Amino acid sequence: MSKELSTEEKIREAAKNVFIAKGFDGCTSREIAKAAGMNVALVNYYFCSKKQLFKLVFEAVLEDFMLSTIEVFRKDLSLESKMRIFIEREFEFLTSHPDIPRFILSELSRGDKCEFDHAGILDKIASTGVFEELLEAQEKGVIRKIDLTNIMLLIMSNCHYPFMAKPLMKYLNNLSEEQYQERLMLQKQYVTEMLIGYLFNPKTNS
Amino acid sequence: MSKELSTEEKIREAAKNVFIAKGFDGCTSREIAKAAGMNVALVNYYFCSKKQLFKLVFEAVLEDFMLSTIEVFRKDLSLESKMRIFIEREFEFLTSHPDIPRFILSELSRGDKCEFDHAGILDKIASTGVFEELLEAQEKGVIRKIDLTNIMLLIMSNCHYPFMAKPLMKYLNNLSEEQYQERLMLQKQYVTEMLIGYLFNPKTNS
DNA sequence: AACAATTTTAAACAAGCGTTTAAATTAATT
DNA sequence: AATTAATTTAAACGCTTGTTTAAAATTGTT
Repeated sequence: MSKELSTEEKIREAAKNVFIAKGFDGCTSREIAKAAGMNVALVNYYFCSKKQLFKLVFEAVLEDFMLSTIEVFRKDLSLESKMRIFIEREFEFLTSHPDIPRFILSELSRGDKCEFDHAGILDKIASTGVFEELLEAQEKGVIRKIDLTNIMLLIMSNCHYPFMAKPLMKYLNNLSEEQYQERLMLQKQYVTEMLIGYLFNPKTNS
Repeated sequence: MSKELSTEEKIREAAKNVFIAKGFDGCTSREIAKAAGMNVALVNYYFCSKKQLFKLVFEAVLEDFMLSTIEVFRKDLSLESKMRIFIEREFEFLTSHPDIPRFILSELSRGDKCEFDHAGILDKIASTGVFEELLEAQEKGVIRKIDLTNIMLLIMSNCHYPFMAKPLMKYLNNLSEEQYQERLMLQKQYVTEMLIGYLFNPKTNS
C-alpha cells in the first residue's frame, strides 16, 4: 500500500469512487475534494472543472471495463473455452466492481454531460481477433449465425444485469448480502451453460 | 386526448417524465413545474417536497413496471406459451418505455433518497400463481430446477438489459436508431429461443 | 352579492453549488 | 541565501437550489 500518490492522482482516484457511487449529478466538487483529503480549489487547479474531471474518469473507467476481460481471446484455446473463461472473468471483475455497469449506462444515457472519446476501445477489442474468430466459427457452423451486436448483447445482458439488479432483487426477494452472492455464483454457472448451449452447436437446436 | 387533468395530476405526470429522463439528482423542482406548465410553488403546495413527489412517482413506476406484463400468467395456457407471451409483452412494454429499467435500478442503487414502499408488489405477482406454477413444473421435470430468484434474473437480464444498453451499443457499434431497433426485434427472438431452450426440457440438456 | 375557502402567483429566503481570486506556503532554481 | 515558480489555502464570487411566505386570483357557499 504505497501512499505515494500525487495530489492529482489522489483527486482522480477519489473522484472515480465518488462518481461511480453517486453519479455526476449526485455529488459535489467539495465532496470529491474531501474524499481526497484536499481543498476544493485544488480540483479545479488540476482539472479545470468538475465536468472535465468527470470526462477523464469516465473514459478511463469505460476503457478499463471494456478491456479488462477481453484479453482471453488472444490465448490459444478453443472458442468455447475462451467463452467460458471470459464469462468467468467477467463475473470475477464485476464482483470487485459491481457498480460499474450501472454507472456507465446511467451516465451514457444522459450523454450531454460531455462528449466521450471512445474511439480506441472497439479497435482494441478488435485487435484481439475475437470478431474474426467469431465470424469464422459462424461460417464453419460452430456457432449460431447471429449478428455480432446481438451476440454481444446476449453475453453482456447475462453478465452485467445480475450485478446491476442487486438492489432490486435483494429488495423483492428479501435476500441478505450473502444470500445474493450465493445466487450470483449460481447465476454464473447457469448463464455459462445457457449461453454456450445456445450459441454453440446450433445444428442440434434449430 | 382529454386535457382534463387536474393541476396535481399534471405535475405528477410531468414529474414522472422528468424524473425518468434525468433522475432525481439530475433535475430541479423548477424544471418539473415548467414541464407541467405550473408555478414552482405549486409543486410543494400539492406534494410537500421534491423528495415526496419523487417517492410517489417512483413507487407508481416500479409497480407499473413489475406488474404490467405479469398478468399473462393468469391465463389458461401452457407454461411455455405463457413464457413466450410474457417475453413478447415485456419487449413490447419496453419499446414504449425504454428508460424505465435504468431509472429504477439507478434510483434504487442510491436508496437513501427515501424508503420505498414495495410491500404489495411481490404479493401481487404471487397472486397470479406464477410461482406455484413454476415450482410445480420443476417437480414434474418440465423445467430446470433452479431457484426462482435465478430464473427471474435470467429472464429480466435478457429482457431489460438490451434496452438499458442502447446508448452503449449504438455508440460502440455505430448504429442508427433504426438499426438498433432491428437488433432489438431480433434479440427478442434469440432471447425467447435461448431461455425456452435452457429452462424447458432440462432432461435433454444436462 | 358577500363572504369564506381554495388555488395560484411573484417574490424572497437561507443554503449549497461550481468556480475564481489572491494571499500564504512550499519547492525549485540561481 | 535570495529569488522565482509551483502548490495549497481560505475566502469570496455570482448563481441556482429547495422551500416558504404573503398577497392575488379563483372558486364555492350562503
